[in-house]
Amino acid sequence: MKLRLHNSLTRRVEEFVPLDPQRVTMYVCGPTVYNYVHIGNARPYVLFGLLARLLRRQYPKLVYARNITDVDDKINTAAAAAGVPIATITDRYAADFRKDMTRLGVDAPDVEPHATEHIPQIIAMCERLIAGGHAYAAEGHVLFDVASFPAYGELSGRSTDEMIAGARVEVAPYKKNPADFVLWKPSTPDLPGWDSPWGRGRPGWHIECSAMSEAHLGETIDIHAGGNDLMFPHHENEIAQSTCAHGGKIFARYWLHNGMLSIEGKKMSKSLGNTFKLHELLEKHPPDLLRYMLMKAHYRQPLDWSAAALEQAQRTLDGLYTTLRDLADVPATPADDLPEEFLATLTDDLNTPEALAVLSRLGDATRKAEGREARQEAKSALLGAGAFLGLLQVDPEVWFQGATADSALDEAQVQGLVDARQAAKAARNFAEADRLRAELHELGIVVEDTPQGPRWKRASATTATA
RNA sequence: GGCGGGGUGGCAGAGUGGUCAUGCAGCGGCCUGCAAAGCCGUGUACGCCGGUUCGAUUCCGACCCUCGCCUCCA
Repeated sequence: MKLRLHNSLTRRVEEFVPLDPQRVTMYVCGPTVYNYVHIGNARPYVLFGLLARLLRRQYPKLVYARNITDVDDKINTAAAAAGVPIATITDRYAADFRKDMTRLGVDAPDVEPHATEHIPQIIAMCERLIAGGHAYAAEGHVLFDVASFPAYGELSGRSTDEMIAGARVEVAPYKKNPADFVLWKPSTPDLPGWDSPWGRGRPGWHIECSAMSEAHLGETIDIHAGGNDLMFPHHENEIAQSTCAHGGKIFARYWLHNGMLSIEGKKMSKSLGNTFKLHELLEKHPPDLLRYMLMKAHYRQPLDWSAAALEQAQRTLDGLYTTLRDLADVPATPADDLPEEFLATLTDDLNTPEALAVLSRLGDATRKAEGREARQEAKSALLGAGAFLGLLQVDPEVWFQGATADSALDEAQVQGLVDARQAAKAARNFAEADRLRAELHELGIVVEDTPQGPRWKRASATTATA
C-alpha cells in the first residue's frame, strides 16, 4: 500500500514515508470546548479519523493525538456568563464532544491531551524559547520573536515583511515586532491562571499544541492536520515555536488541511452564527447520512451543506440499503480484506468521492452476483468497504422502518394497513388496495410488493431540512 | 492589496493527453392488477481566448468569474 498525501508545505501530493514505521505519529487540532461542536468541526475529525484508520492498517503502532483545548478566552467568557468555573464549561462540552464523536462513528484517538494538564510543559517551552533567543518577556507576557525565525511564514506563503506591512490589528506597545505573537499572557485575579516566572498567567492560543505534541509524540511528528483556516496563524505559529524550541528540528513532516464547509452556499462560521450543531443533526439524521455528506467531496475541497444535498445523499444511501435488504437472506459479515480498487482510492490522498463511487459499484456487483458463494463474497466486500467508511452497518429493516426523531411511527398501525391492503389484493379488490396504499402514503410510507410478500419503508423524503 | 483554492452534463462530484467516473433527478422500455423496488437503454459535460500536440476538458500563457485566508474560527 503506497499512501500518497497532499502536503501543504510543498503544495504537492507526496508519497507518505514515515520517519519510523514502528511509531508513526499524527496530531490533529481538536476542539476548543466552550460550546457544542458544529458540523464543520466534524469534518476533520471524520476525515482524518479515516486517515488514522488507513494508517493503522499498515502501521499498527500509530499514535494518533487529538487534543482538547480547555483554556481560552472564549471559554473564560462562557464561564463568566454562566457564573461558573471554566472546568464546568470545559468538562461539559468535552464530554458532549466525545459522545457526539462516538455517535458519528469516529474512532477515539490514542491520546487526547488537555491543555490545562500541560501547563508545566508550556511554561518550560516558553523558558526554552527565551533562553534560545526566540522569545522575550514583556509586561507579564511572553512573546515569540518572529524576527528570530527566518522561515516564519513558509507554510502559509507569507513573508514576515508583508505581514508587518499589512498588519491590520492594533499593535501592542510591548511587542518588538508587530507580527510577534503571545506565548503566555497575564491573568487578572478573576481569570484562570497559573504561577509562572512571569507572574500569574495563562497560555496563549498556539503554544498548547506545540507543548502537547512534543509531550506525547516527540519533537518531530509525521503528520499534523486541521482545517485550512488554521494554517495561518495557528499552524504557522506552531511551526515557529516547535522548530525553535527543538533547535531547528523539523516539527511536522506532512501538513494536511481540510476545506471549509458552507451552509446553503454561505460561509459558515461561529462568528456569523449560521452553524449546525452536530448533536442537533444527530437527532435528525442517521450517522450514515452525516458521514456520507462529509465524505462526498474530497477533504481539501470546500463542501456545501444543503437540504438538497442531504436529500440526494439520503436517496443514495437508501439505494445501498435496498440492496442489502434484498439480500437479507445472504449471510455475510464485513470483510476485513478490502477490495484493492477500494483501498487504492483512499490511499490516493484520501479520495473519498472515488471510494464512494467504488462502494456503489460494489453494491451493483452484490446485486448481480449469482450463486450462494458469490453472493456471500460480494455482500461481505460491500459491508467491509462500508464498515471502513463507517457506513452500511445498520440493519436494513431498522434503516427503512426504524423510528426517527421527527416522526414517531405507529408500527402496529402501519402493519395493520399493510395487512388490510394485502387482504384486499387477495380478494382482487384493487380499488380498496389502492386506497389503503394511498392512506399509507399519507403517513409517509411506501409499500412494495415482493415475491415474499409486501414490505414497507419510510419515503426517502424523510430528510427534513436540517 | 497579498497568499491559496475553484470554474466539469439538470444537481452533486471524481478524473484523464486519444475508450465508462459515480450518485441523485429526467426520459424510453421490461416487469407489475396498478404501483414501488429491480433490470435494460438513454443525454453535442468539461468558464473564455490563444499556444504546444497528430490529438487537450486534461499541459502552457492571458482573460473573466467565484470562494477562502490575511482578525476568533475545523
